[in-house]
Amino acid sequence: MADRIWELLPDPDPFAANCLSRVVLDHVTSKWGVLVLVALAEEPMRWGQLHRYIDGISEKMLAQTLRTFEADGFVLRDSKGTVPPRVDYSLTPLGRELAEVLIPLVHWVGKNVTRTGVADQAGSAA
Amino acid sequence: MADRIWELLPDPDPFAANCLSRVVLDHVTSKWGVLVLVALAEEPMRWGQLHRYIDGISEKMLAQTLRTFEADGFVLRDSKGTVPPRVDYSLTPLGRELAEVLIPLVHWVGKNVTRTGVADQAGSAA
DNA sequence: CAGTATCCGCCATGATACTG
DNA sequence: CAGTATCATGGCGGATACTG
Repeated sequence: MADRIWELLPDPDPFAANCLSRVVLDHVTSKWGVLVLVALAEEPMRWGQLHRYIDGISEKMLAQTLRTFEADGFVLRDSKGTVPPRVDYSLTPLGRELAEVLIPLVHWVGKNVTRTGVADQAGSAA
Repeated sequence: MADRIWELLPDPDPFAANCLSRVVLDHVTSKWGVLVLVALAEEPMRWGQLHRYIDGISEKMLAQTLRTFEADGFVLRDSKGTVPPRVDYSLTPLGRELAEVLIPLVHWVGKNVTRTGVADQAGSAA
């Protein structure tokens, strides 16, 4: 057993520059990437619902993030083609797998933020 | 049981703007954050070693990322105070907990990058 | 070796206005 | 409602030079 499983694979070593996995990692860790994926993991949502759910995201960034993830195969866009428009967003099976490893991250941060230096600074600043 | 555990907690809901957990999440998902934490989870490293290990990172960004994580309480900086200088970086117990949830993410991406749209585009572009 | 200091480009991000 | 188009900006990130 190698310590680093990616040493066994030529391509997907994220520590090597110009590796494709870096691109995916960049998408996921983009400013709103994690929140969008985790939000959709909780439940499929319409555009407006998602927009309200993720407080602070701009329309442009929501659209951009969703289109990136759609191209990546993580998000499914289902337009009903009605008037007024209704579009549902959900995770693909691939996206659900990804969200599966993202949820523990979000949970951990939420539960442990008070143990971090960020909390100290905010406390002393107040 | 609530679907969203953060609904039970007033502060650490990452879907609310100006939540502290957003700050931590931003640090972790900063351009080099995940790679630095996962690298140090594999083994403690000296500055130069880390610089070579994470291919493509600039000196500025390595320093900046390390200082951020040090302030957050994720990374321990151990300067030997010798000449020539020797500085060892390692994860704190808190940082190790965080890395614990990051490693599955990096592994998943590495293993499944070929199933994503990123791989398709790279394939058709070549 | 392990950084810091400085300069700078540029693109990610955001605000606004508009549309089918 | 669900976006797109356009414009503006600032700060993220990189390159380089320098230092103890």
